[in-house]
Amino acid sequence: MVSAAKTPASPTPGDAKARLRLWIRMLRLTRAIESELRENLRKEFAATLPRFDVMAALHRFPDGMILSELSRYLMVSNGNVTGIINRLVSDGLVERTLRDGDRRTSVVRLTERGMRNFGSMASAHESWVNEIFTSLSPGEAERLSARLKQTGIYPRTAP
Amino acid sequence: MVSAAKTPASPTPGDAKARLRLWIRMLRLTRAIESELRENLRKEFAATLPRFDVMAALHRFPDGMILSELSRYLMVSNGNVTGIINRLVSDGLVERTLRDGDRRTSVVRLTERGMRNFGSMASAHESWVNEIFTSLSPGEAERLSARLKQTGIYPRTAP
DNA sequence: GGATGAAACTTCAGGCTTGAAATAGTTGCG
DNA sequence: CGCAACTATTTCAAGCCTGAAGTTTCATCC
Repeated sequence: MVSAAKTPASPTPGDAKARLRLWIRMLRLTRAIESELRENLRKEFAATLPRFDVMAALHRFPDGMILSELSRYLMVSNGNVTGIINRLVSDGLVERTLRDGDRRTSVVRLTERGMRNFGSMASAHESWVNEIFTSLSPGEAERLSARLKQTGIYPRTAP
Repeated sequence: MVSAAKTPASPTPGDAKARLRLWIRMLRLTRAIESELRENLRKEFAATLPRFDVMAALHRFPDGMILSELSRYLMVSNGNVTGIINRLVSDGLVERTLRDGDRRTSVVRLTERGMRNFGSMASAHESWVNEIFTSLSPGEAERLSARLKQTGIYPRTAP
């Protein structure tokens, strides 16, 4: 066994365990929250989380994005984005427009209807999240965000 | 309306934004880490994350679990567990045994081969996680875990 | 101009995931 | 006993997701 007592400075197997516990807690918490948000979206808006994510991205970039920007931003594969966008287009929430310069790409953006639709989902979504995290003060939420930033893997928050 | 200026103690729209930012950061970080772990599992063990999760649960309960215990523990649907278990069984990593008392249920557990297989994956997994979180000291990892516990949604860590 | 390679996108197989519906077994109660 | 309610599980359609393979278009270099 490890001399489980007093070697404060050098890395030990116990360090890995502490980090593993953090990861497992984070994963379970994230899944629980995602599951609640998904259920709410489904019941109140007949929407799904991936659709919401795509629409949120397009709302953030009102001039439109090309598909590969979208897939980089959302950290999902190209083929995945194609499918979600196709469904959103056939529901009239997103439109594709050809670009002058480059015939390989098409720009996607929210339609008028897509914007209204997203608007109502977004405010409900914000209040669900606020509800879920009420037991964390806003200050604590900020501090936690900052801590999570220090983790080496930096998913890009902006384009 | 709310006198949007100087009421430091009562909840304001800004509080919701801080919590939303935390949620978005957490979600993106979790996805980035999941994506790296999935890639590693695929490349080094030809395994997937859901299979790993199921095997981890079964490793934790060596006497076996019935499917509904498993799905509660993993926070996924019943139908989902059925499919994953079927694939693990046909790969010889998990076995189903009938129970005496109740003919509705069957107990699943790791086979000998499943245990060896999981053992090697688990230690690699632990070191990947340790690697990802190196920039967080073990103490900080503990503190973060503790903070995340305060969030109202308590996914059960034990049965 | 033509070859070569890179980029954007689509298609596909295989697996994951959910929620709903169907099946089968168990339990409790009058 | 008979049967209603409950529990455990499976099946299914629809959508999500990845990685790999294929198509079309663009850019570059000779």
